[in-house]
Amino acid sequence: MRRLKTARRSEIVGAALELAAERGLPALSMRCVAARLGLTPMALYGYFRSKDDLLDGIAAHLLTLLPAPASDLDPFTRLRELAGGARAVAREHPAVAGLLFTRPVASERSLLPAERVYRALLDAGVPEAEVPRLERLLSTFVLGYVLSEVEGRFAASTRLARSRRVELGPADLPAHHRLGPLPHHVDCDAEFAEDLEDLLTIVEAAAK
Amino acid sequence: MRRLKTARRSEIVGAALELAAERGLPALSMRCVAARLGLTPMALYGYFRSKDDLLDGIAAHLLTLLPAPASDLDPFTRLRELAGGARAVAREHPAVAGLLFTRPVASERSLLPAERVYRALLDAGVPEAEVPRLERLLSTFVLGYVLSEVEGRFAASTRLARSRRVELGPADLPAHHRLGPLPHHVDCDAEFAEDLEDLLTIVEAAAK
DNA sequence: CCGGCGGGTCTACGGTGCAGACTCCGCGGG
DNA sequence: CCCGCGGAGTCTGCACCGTAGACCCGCCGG
Repeated sequence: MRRLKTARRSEIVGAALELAAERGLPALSMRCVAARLGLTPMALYGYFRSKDDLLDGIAAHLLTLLPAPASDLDPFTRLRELAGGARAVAREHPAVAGLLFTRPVASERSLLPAERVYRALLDAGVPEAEVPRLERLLSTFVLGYVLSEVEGRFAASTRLARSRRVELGPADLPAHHRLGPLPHHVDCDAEFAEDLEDLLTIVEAAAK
Repeated sequence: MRRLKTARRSEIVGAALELAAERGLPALSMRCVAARLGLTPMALYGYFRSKDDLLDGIAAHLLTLLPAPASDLDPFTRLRELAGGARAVAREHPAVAGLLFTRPVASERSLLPAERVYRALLDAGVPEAEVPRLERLLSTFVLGYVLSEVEGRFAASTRLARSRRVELGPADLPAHHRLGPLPHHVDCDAEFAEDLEDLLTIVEAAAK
């Protein structure tokens, strides 16, 4: 089988998304995806060359869920919408969000989200030479932020900082001590918006 | 075995780092780590509760490799050093860099890197209320950037953008087309430095 | 002497991704 | 009408995985 079938690809990706949401990405296996569809594991190999290929397919699917802001909007509004949309997608599919980092874009369609950011930056007046770098800066931050959020990186460090420290005392962590107890939960909504505004000042400065 | 042994923990982590570097993180197994040390797989379970526990140990080890800039340096210099150090660590251990995102800090020692950033921000004059947010902003960007770099996210998208596009023409990607062909390789050294300077303007602004 | 304990071992179970060879069915052309 | 063929799906089997549970041995304090 050189050429892959396409008919049921999206159906398979959908089943994989469900399973990952229910039992976690590590528990996702070809066997259980197949079982959910009433197929044998080997049937999937007509649609995807390997498990890795299926994971790529999931990542590509996530990219198609990103919003495409109307092009008559203010470019900064569009950037905010793109960032918020990316965050929303990751929060809807937390189990597979990590794939966006680890499975570098495979299909040409994956260029579309970057294209939208390019357009917004150009429309904002950013010089052409700076556009690709700022796109990478913004997408990297957004990706990193939402991944930290869904993987619990922020939550883990605040929990740790609040816990009774046995190994390290205030003398070892003077700044932590001086800042006092952190709030239980970081308000990710507000913080994301604030961070984004700060980053948009960079864009503004580049646009002069 | 309730309490874990500690004597050979770092030796085991070292072997795991070697294996991951040679054959990739997905190929890392308890069996092959044990084999490298001339042990049976089950011997490792005296030192780590599970494979996940071992991966946490690897992530924690990476954190210990981060630099601790001399505290009499200019706070911005310290931030640059911390960021560059993190990038250096990730580039030295590309196969396991992803663990920094997916294995949220486990031990108290993991607070030390954040502590250094806190101190630099405070010394720079950032108000206390803003320090934790800016620390998260900076660390998230740095982590995201180096992960994108070592996982090939940047390289993949530029390669894709340069390739003969069959599915999408210039009409679908006007901004890509207008920006013309990208360079073959992003100069990550220069770009990282530039991005960092841009982010430090945010810190500067917060310090007023 | 002896009991525990830290080090390491062996066996076994249920799971994994996937190669290779196979069966079945619908359909278009001679 | 039959034939062949290609797509869809199946079956078997292999090599490997994480790890539970039982075990063995040498040292060391009482």
